[in-house]
Amino acid sequence: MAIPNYAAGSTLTIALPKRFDLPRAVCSYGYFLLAPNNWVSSERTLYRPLHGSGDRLIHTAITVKDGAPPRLILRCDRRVDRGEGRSLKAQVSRMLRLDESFGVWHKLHPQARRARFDRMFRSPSLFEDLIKTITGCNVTWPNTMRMNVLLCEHVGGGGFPTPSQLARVRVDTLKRRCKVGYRAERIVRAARQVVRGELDLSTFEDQCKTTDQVFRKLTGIYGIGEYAAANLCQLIGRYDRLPIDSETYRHFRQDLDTPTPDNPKTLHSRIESHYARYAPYQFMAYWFDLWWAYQKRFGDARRWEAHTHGTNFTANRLTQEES
DNA sequence: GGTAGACCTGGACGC
DNA sequence: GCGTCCAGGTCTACC
Repeated sequence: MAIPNYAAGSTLTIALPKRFDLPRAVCSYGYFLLAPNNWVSSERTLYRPLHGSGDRLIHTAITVKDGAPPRLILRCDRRVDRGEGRSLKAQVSRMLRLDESFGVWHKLHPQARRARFDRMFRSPSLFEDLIKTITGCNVTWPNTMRMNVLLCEHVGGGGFPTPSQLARVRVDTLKRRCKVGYRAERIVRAARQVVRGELDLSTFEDQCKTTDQVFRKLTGIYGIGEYAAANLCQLIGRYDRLPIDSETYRHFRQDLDTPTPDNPKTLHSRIESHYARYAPYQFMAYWFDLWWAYQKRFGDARRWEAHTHGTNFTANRLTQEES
């Protein structure tokens, strides 16, 4: 692939909320380590191909230009028109949650306010978050990273595959080329439903619905169970559901030094009541604890990059590092 | 409604 | 080198 020439393309600027911190916003959730995201810590820049008009791929370099006020700079490797520019800005705003307000969260959790922990990284589209969530289930983190690299390489042409690109792939081909295993059926089925209009992902971002309604609807997607639906809830911006999984159990047992009962139901309700005081931001309080514990072990997240730190996040490493 | 078993893959571990 | 287990789960058949 040719090296993108950012000098040849358009430069877009985005106004930033107060106290915005790009490295903290990017390096706040594991998806920043997944392809096609490429965080270069020494440059404090996120490189990431996005989809423009007609799904053409536009390579972008996202950074902050200091000044009064500071602005987000989005350098593109090609010229973009006004409509395309709006679309790119919207995608970047979604990734960095620039439209969300966290005043209530900061009041609930002063330590998080001091640490500037608020805008957790996500994908430019809910579709990408959905597929990334499926690739994260029942698998080690390095394997999730590999699946995303292969999806971008073999299906997305370097970017993250669009619904139509994935809808065209045969399940067996996806399984063989991208090593996603049984997840291939789930990925292709979701993509085809989106393309056919049977699955309208924009309805999940409808703020009129309750989290319970959104959660139930998400579990109706083939391949999305309780954990994945709760994770998608936070990616949609609803933080009052906890995606409890084996990693939560480990964190609760080790990092919080909490004796855990054998019965999963008892454990679930114990974890939920532990974070209940942060409602409706239970997930953020949980993730703050977990992310803090990861950084204690592996150093400042702002210096993590996929090729250097990606393999740290296996249950085996996490368990060993603790002892 | 509760639960056991299957499902892809690859790393870790024991032998 | 090889076999087994299991990982940031989910689905389905069966009871």
